[in-house]
Amino acid sequence: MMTASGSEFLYTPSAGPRPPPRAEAEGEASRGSLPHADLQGLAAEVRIRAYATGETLQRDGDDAMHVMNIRTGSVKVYKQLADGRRAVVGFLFAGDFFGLAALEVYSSGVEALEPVQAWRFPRAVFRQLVADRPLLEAALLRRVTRDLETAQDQMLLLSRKTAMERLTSFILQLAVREPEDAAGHAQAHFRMTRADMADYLGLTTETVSRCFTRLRGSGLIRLEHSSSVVVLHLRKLQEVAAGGALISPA
Amino acid sequence: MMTASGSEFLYTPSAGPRPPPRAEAEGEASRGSLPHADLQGLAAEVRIRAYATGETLQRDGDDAMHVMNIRTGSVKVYKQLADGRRAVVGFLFAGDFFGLAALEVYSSGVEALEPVQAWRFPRAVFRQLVADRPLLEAALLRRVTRDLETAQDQMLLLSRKTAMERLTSFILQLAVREPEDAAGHAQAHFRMTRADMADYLGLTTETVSRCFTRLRGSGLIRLEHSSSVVVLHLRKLQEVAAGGALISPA
DNA sequence: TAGGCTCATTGACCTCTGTCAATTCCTACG
DNA sequence: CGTAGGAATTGACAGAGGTCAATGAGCCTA
Repeated sequence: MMTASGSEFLYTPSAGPRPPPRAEAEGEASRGSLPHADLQGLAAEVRIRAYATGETLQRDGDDAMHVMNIRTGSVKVYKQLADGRRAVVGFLFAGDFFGLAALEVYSSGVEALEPVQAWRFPRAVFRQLVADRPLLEAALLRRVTRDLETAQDQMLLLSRKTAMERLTSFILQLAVREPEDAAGHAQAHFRMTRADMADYLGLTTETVSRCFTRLRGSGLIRLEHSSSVVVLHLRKLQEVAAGGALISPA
Repeated sequence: MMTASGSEFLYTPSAGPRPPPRAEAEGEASRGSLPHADLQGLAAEVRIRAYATGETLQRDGDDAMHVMNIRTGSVKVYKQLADGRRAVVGFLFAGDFFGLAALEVYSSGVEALEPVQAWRFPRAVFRQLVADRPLLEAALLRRVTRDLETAQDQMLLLSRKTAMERLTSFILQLAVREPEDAAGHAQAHFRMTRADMADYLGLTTETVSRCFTRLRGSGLIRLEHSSSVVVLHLRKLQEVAAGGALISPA
């Protein structure tokens, strides 16, 4: 079965804007449609593994031996061309799966953005577990379908949005995952570098940096550290992300 | 269930390069992992509908009432921003599904590129059909997973490839779906306009046109009509697509 | 506290691709 | 067969974002 080409994982970008824009107790609970009982069953079958920041969880080109599920932490999923040009195709968080390849070989790499704990299922075991659990299979189908939709949104972003629109869209994607700060402002914490953001948005680190500077200069955001922003003007930022507002170049 | 955001369909870009690069009897047979018996069961439950070239099969923003399966012909799936900027997120062919939304509303439009015949399942009916057929559900999961992988390849293309690399990648995507010509050359027939190609590749019609001209000038392809190319130098074209070769600007 | 990193920011310049504007080419239709 | 209108091609020009390079800001270790 499974022929060739393409990348490999089942579980992808969860950074997509989700409508209940408030943080829940646990990432998984909010985003997961996986029946809890089924997850328990799965947990009994696997060992948990820990990875340090920067460590590789899956290497592009390796045999697709395992399906993994992130318990804590976050990772980036990336693809690259022979000459090193790179694209981050998604960031994954607690509850997300990856490694469910359509092929025999992974076609993307996965790397920890921070300390990560993950379940690791041998491929055949995972397949059997899913086959035995109709509810789990249906839930997986829904999640992959949603991931596909998220990927299509990203294709629109990469095809047609300006640098400013891309960055503001990204900030908003992250902000909906997090609780407001004490002052009631949306906020986002970046676990990845400017280079990773650039690779996710189809830009360069310099352009990402310049866009941050312009957003700050316009008073739409405040940069706490380089890895943390507070959204000061949510409505305006949403307009920018949608292509309905410009930010002065100065 | 199903919260919000994202686009909507289960069945997507089948234009992705597949390794057995030869055409089979029927598109569906080659690409489909849907058990034939199950498809028969489905067919009994639906009516077939015909659409003319340019006709809309699914409108962005409409209630997600149906899941559809293409029997003959081809369609484009697209998304757009408020100001009209547009991205084609995939082209679909015989055997492909679309309309399986994660949400209550379609977030992309689908339009016929040529006369199309399609099955139309009411959403609830399709859900039940799938729930009753484990093999079908598993097959759907595989297909959506593969579509997600294809989407990720496209994200790399849109993020990091040059205009020449994008167009050559696209030509090769189509060529693997079609049989060689009498002389043993790979070939591709375009059912879509230059504008649709541009929207799929994140370019403009002018840039697409200029790239065609350069490829022709370099002797890598021959343009029969504007809607049909013969690949004269497959290996070289593959190098260009992978980013490993340049084409003289002249 | 002082290096020595890596990462982020800023500046100057350039280029690829987009924009605007003609033609030219097809195809359908009368 | 001629013509109308969309589609494709080509040209001239401009600009958003990339490239190259320097500087600055954190952060870890000694």
